[in-house]
Amino acid sequence: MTVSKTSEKSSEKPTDAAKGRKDASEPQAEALQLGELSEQLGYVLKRAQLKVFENFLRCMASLQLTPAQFSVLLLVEKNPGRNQTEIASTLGILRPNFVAMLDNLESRDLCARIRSTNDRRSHILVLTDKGKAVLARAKKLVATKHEARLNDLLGQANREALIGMLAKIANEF
Amino acid sequence: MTVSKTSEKSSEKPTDAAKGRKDASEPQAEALQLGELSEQLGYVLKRAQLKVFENFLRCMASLQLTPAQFSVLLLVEKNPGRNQTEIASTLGILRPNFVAMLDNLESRDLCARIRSTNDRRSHILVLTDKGKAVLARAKKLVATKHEARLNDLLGQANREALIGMLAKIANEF
DNA sequence: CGATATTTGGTATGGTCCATAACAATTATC
DNA sequence: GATAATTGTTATGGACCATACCAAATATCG
Repeated sequence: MTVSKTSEKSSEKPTDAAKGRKDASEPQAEALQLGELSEQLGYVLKRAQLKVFENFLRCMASLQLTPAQFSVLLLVEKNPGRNQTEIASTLGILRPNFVAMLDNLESRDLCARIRSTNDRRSHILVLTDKGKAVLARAKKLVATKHEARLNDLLGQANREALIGMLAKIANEF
Repeated sequence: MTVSKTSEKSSEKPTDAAKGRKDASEPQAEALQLGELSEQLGYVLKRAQLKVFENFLRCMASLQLTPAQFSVLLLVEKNPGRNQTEIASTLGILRPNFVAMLDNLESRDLCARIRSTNDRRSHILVLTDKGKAVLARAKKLVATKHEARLNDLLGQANREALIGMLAKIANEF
């Protein structure tokens, strides 16, 4: 379904509307017809997902947390004492790709790898104090600036219904 | 929110269930708690989107069409006589990235670039006969094998409500 | 016990998608 | 007619995803 994060630089300069040239012949380049595309589940899903991620990044700009990083911090906080493989796999991240991600979080002192005493192969993941503090602030930002927007847009009931349907798709489709 | 297309190779071998070792001590490694993650809009949106795309690709395996390619064919069919820039931008594709995509579709004889006589810079996009035929078959596959699954899962009314809400997010978020 | 298989974290690597800069040809602007 | 803007294109780099492979540690089982 395509749909990239194009910066939406439309309407930069008054190309036609302001300059009354060729008045009636070419109004404003006639927008294309989306047609059946606007009914395609995948298309609208992807577009919505991009917008949501975009907004998420803006809300978290002060904390410099991506959606993926936020989800890792959330999961580590909720499941202390787990190792990299467990955290990564439940998030759908492949272990090799999880390494650089953790390197990043660890270098920023948000979480730490601790060699397990039971199984000296595995690294137990823990949030640092700074990590906990940052996550707490992140949660507030997400709740007030991000998720709150859904309520404004859809209303509480619809918001919950939407999340529920998406979860159902994610699990049973 | 992470969430990749991991091949879900779970339950490959009967690691624990079959071999009755350490019976009650370690049941089955206790699944992690998702916690607030399952309420995060971005997380559930991304997971759903991946599942939908995955299913889309399976349904279209016989035609070898990706979601992006399908959307291009749909849009070209609905808007004949448009050039690359117009088609690409309405789909959120940057012009440079659209070139290789069109090269692919054109090499498969699904669509064609035609030099415009009005503006000899631009390429008018058209579906070939084969392209029209493939698109027609693609539409049927999507309708019967892909979109129909949503009705089975959510019901007609919920399906429409979902699409509507996603469209609203895509446009107004 | 000891040989073999499995698991864990990690590296290397390639693919795909997305984004920016730059360019030639053509057209628009003034 | 000189300058600016547009179109398709190439080149290129980044982010993300996926696979193969490796060493260390552990599990398995003869």
